[in-house]
Parts: sequence; structure tokens; C-alpha cells
Amino acid sequence: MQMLDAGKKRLAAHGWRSGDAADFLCLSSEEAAFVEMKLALAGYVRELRTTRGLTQSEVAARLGSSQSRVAKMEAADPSVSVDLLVRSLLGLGASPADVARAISAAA
Amino acid sequence: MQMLDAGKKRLAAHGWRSGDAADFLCLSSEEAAFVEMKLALAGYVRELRTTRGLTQSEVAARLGSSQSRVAKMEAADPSVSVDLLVRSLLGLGASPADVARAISAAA
DNA sequence: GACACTTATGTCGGATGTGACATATTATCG
DNA sequence: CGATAATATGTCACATCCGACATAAGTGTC
Repeated sequence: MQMLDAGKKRLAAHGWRSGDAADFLCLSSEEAAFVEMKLALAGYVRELRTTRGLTQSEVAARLGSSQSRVAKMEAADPSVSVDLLVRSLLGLGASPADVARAISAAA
Repeated sequence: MQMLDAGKKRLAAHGWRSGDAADFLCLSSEEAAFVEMKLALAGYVRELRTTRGLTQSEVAARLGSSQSRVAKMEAADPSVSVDLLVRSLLGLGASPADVARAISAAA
């Protein structure tokens, strides 16, 4: 599996040692792609939040969630689903097209 | 909320009466957008499967799931998450970029 | 009609995700 | 250095999702 540089950097930035993340973690290419998507969406959550000068607590209140979960979203914690990430992005005002763009950026 | 024609048709095709689905079902625009995304992904699952001339059972076997769940995926049943839809699409060979395209198409 | 195949629908036990809370860690500013 | 705000991490009860199974409904073919 050939991973793009952007992907490697993002994985590394999250403390996941990687030459090739898929090899190292024994991820199939599908699993790796899934993780990539989650990281892209997680980053977009943080981007939308910081761009608007909001704290995690403020975002949590708006989403009906908690600060800790927002932190986990932005960290792409294994305990957060793509479902939650997408719902949160829409709740922050992103459109489906915006979400699609964020995913494409990960490619 | 102003829903695009493609969206109306898709909702109607699923038996959801709609002038404006958001109004009728009392969905917020975010909820409506979320449903739209699910429908787009569900349709893409079916498209990938039929294009390859596979039955739901065959796809289920490949994904390590069951025929009934595949049927529910394609029907965008409330019990299936975006998570599962995305994982399934990746399992069927779609790339994150492909997934993004499917979502954009819903917009 | 009867039969085989495919897809749809209903249900359920076990797995996973979620919000909430407590608590740590990390700034930032006197 | 405290003190305060923001973010990160750990845990848990409760909710939701998932695969599995049964079964209904649709689609051909004979």
C-alpha cells in the first residue's frame, strides 16, 4: 500500500509511528483509508471550531455533547465514529459538500 | 430549508412524502443534510454492487456481514450508520475520493 | 401453480459509541 | 510561583448499532 505524504504526516502527528502506517499497524488498505478519512474529518472539526474562535466547551454545548467528547473528536479517538464527526460538522454549519471536500483532501 | 430536486426525488423514492422533507418531518437543516448524505452513500453501495453483478448475500460475505444488513444499508435504514456505509464502500473497493464524490452528488 | 433465487422486514443478544463526570495536562497571565 | 482557562485522558452507565436468524415479499423460469 502506498500512502500519500499528507497521510503519513497526519498519522505521525498523532503519535502513530509510521513508515507506512498500514504496514506498521497491519492495517488493510481499506482500514487505512478509513482512518485517513476520520483524521481528515477530525481536523476539519478543529478547523471550523478554531476559525470561529470557539472553545471545545462552547462547541459541545451547541452540539449537545461534552467538552471531553469534542476533544476526542478532534483527536480522532478510536471511540468516535465517522457518524459523530459528520453530524458534528453539519452542526457546525458545514454542508455535505464541505464534508466531501474535507474527505477528498485526505484522499 | 430549500431542498434540491435530486434530494426530493430520492426521499420520495424511499416513501418519505415530501414537499420539503425537512418541514414535513420536522427535520432541522442539519438533520436533513445528514439524511441526504446517508441516502447518497446508500445509493452508491447499491450502484457498486449491481455494477459488479453481485447479490446482497455475496457482498455481505465479502464484508463479513449479512444479507439483511446489506439490504438495510441500501435502503438507508435508520439502523445503519454512516460509519457502516463508508466502511462498506471502502470494502467494495471505493476510495475515499469516490466516497467524497458520492456525498457531493447529494449536496 | 410450484420452485429457486433475490431482496425486504422484524427481532434480538452482544458489541460499540455516547454523554457525563472526574481528573490530568497544558498554556497564559499576573 | 499560584490562579485561571483551555484542552486532554480515563472511566462508566446507558443508548445505539451490528450481525445473525427467521420470515415475508418480489421475480423469474419451468
